[in-house]
Amino acid sequence: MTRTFTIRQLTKELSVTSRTLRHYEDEGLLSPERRGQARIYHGRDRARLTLILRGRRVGFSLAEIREILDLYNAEDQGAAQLEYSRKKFVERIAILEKQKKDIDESVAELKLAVTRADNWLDEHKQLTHPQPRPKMSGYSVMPAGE
Amino acid sequence: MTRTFTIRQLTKELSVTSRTLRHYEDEGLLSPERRGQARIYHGRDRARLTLILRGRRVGFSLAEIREILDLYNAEDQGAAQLEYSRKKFVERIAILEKQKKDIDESVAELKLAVTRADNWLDEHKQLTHPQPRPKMSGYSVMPAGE
DNA sequence: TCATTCCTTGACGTGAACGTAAACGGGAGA
DNA sequence: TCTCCCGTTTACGTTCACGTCAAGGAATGA
Repeated sequence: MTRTFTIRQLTKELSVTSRTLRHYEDEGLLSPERRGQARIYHGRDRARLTLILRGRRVGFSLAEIREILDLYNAEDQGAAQLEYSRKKFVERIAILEKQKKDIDESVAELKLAVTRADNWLDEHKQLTHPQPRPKMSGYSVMPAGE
Repeated sequence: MTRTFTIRQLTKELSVTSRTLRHYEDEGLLSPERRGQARIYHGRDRARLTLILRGRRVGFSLAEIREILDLYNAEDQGAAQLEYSRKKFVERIAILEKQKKDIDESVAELKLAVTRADNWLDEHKQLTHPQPRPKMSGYSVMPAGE
């Protein structure tokens, strides 16, 4: 069950443009098989692509993503290389954890704003909006300690 | 105790360049007081700036950050505007939560890679590295279940 | 007074990540 | 055979977030 994909299939499935896929190929992030000129993407290409897209969503540059992928697919290298990879991975993890903290703080701030908006709207409701707004669930004020 | 800051102070404190601060001003994200030509940043400018920088770290564009800040500092507007702001905030929260999931998945993957590296290194240790690597704490394999 | 330092306003440059034609090939169906 | 449709390469264009001069003003210390 070694499925293959055309470029069009992948673009639709993962909501990217073909230009983007070719760009990633130019950057060395993908290297699909060629049937003549046409690209044939295999399961592992698709897997790599989802990793790339997720990396992009969490704010990595293509260069960073490429580095990670390169380190990832280099289990055949010596102990020195592997130790280096390990170090890089740990660094990345630290960066991501920091980013999570930033996100938590942003979320806390936004939830606070939502709560404030709710309070204001409750106070000043002059029956402008007879429909009850969906009661906020989980938007309690939690001081962003630390 | 209404402290003020010169541009240089802020750049050092928050590790940004003056060009960046002026750029944010051009983009309408900051509007420090002017003493003659010179900029004088107040506490609220500093606060806005930290919000901007955090927004940047979590991947927002300057346009998105500006929108949020604009909605934020608009409690004086009518109920309609406030409801709109609330909606936007809730949307942003959803985006951030999604991003957190992406980060969690990336972290899980990286931790897995670290563990695999550790295992490989333990297996193949030919006394190439007599020093024991710091034992991984918290890098257990946790299936990235949904 | 002079040099240094910090600040200012332009304004052009840059790197990343694609977008957007333009021009061509190849197979499939009418 | 003709026309779509999908795919390809080449190459210039664009947006964002600043970087990097250039040229000048104001204050400060020697």
